[in-house]
Amino acid sequence: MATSDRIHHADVRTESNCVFDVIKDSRSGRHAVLAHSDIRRAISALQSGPVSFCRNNVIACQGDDADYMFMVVSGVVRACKIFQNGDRAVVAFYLPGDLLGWCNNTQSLSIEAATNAVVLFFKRRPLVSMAAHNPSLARLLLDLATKELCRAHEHAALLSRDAKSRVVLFLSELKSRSAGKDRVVLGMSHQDIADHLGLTIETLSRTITSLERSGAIRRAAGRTLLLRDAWSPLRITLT
Amino acid sequence: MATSDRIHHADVRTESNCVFDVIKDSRSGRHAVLAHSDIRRAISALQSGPVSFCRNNVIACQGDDADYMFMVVSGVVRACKIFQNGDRAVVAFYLPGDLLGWCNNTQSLSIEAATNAVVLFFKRRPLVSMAAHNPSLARLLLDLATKELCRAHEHAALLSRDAKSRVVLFLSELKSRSAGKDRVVLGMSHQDIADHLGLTIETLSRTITSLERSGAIRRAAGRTLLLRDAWSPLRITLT
DNA sequence: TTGCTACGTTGACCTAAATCAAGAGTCTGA
DNA sequence: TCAGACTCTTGATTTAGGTCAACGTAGCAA
Repeated sequence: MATSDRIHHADVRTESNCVFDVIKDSRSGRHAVLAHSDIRRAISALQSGPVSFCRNNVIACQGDDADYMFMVVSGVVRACKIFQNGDRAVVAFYLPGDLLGWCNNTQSLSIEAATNAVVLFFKRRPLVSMAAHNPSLARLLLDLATKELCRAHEHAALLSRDAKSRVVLFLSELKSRSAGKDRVVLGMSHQDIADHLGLTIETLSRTITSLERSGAIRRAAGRTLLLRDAWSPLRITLT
Repeated sequence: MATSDRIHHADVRTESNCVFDVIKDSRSGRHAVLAHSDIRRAISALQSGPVSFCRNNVIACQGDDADYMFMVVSGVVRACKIFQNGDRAVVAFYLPGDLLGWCNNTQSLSIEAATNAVVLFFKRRPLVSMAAHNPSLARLLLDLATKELCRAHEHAALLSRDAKSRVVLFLSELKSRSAGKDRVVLGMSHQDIADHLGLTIETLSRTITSLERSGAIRRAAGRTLLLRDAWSPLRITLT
C-alpha cells in the first residue's frame, strides 16, 4: 500500500467526540430516546475505541469470522465481494453514522476503507444480547438493518438500468445521504464507483463527462461534483 | 388478468396450518424459542388470515402506504421495482416461510404473486411494538432482516457478472433456499427470472440451453430443473 | 524542480448481450 | 377438438458498454 500507515490522531479525537451526535442525527430525532448511556455501555462492553484506517486498508476480511460490527465515524467505507478471478463488486458504501457488518455468519464481504476513515468496532454478541434487554436499542438495530435493506434493493434495481441512469441515480443517492446540498463529495475513487455501478472506469468517466457537457453537473476540485440547480433524476432523461 | 380469480381454499387451509412450522423450520432450530403463542398473538392482533393470490396478482402496490408485512405460506412472491418507462426489475423472490415488506416508509416496491400463492398479512405497527416486549420476536425480526440483507448483497454482486454466472448462481441460491435437493422447481416464469438477473428472456433461454448442452442441468416437466450430480457453481467455469 | 506513481480522460475497436423476428410448445376455455 | 394466448426457443442483426491503448494531470518525495 503506497499510502503511509500513520494514524490521523487529530481526526480520531475530534470525530470520535461526535459519534453520539452522528447516531442521533441520522435517526432524525425519532431515536433521541436512545440515551447516550446505551451507546456508552455498548462501547465499554467491547472495549474498542475508534480506529483509523488509511485509504484501501482492509477493515475486515472476506472469510473472517464476523465477530464485529462497525460504525463509520468519518470517511467512506466500502463493502466488497471479491470473485475468484480477482474481479470485485462494491456492494455498498457507508458514510459517517452508518452501521455495517450485519451478516452474522462467516463474513461474506471484505470491508475496506475507501478513503482515510475512522471506524468504531462493536462486538456483535454483546451488542445483540444487550438489545434483548433494551427495546429502543433493538428497535434502532432493526430500523438500521431495514434501511440498509431498502438501499440494497434500490441498488439492485439500479444495476439493471443503463450507464447514464446508474450514474445519475448513484449521485442522487449520495446527495441525499450526505449533506443533501448540491455539492456532492465523492471521497471514493472512480474505480470504486465503477465497481459499485457495474461499469468500467472508462464508461463512468465518459458518462460523467457527458453529464457535464449536458449541463447537469459541474466538476469541482477534490472529487467534488456540483449538481445543477434543480437537480433531480426526474429532470434528466433516463432510459 | 387471464388467470381466473378464484381462491384456492384447499391450499389456504392445508398450508395455513403449516405456517408456524414453516417459521420454525426456516430458523434451523435456533428459533425454537419463538413460542407458537407469539405468532398467534401477532396474527390475532391484526386479524388477517391467509389470503390467496393468483399468479401475477398484485399484493401491495408500489406507492401504497406500507402498513403491512407479509409472510409467504405457499407459492412464490416477487418484489418489483417498476420504472417510468415500464421496465421492471425483480428485486427479490420470496419462498414459503419468508417474511417480506420491511421498508417502513412508503412502499417503494410492488409486491406481486409470481405463482399462485398464499400469503399471511401482518400489520406492521402491532408487530413492531410487540417486539418491544418480546426479545425473542425482536431477535427473530432482526435475524430475518439481516438474512435478507445478505441475500440482497449477494444478488447485487451477482448482477455485475456475466450471463452464465448469473444463471448458475441464481440456480444455486434457489437450490439452497428451497429443498436443498438436486431438483429445483422454478415456479416463476422466465420473464421473472430474466428481470431478476438483469437479462432478457432470450439470453436466459440461451444460457439455460447451453448449460443443458454442457450437461450441468437437465430440464424436467413443470418448470423444473435437475441439477447435475455434483452441482456446484465452483465446478462450473464461471468468468 | 524533477521524476514517479496513481488516477482520470479520450479514442479506436470488439464483443456479450440486447433487439428484432419467426416459430414451436403448452395450457385453457369453448 | 380447435382456437387463441401465453411462454419458451432459436436465429440474424445491432448496439451499449467493455477492452485495449495512449495520453493528461495531480500529488508527493527527493
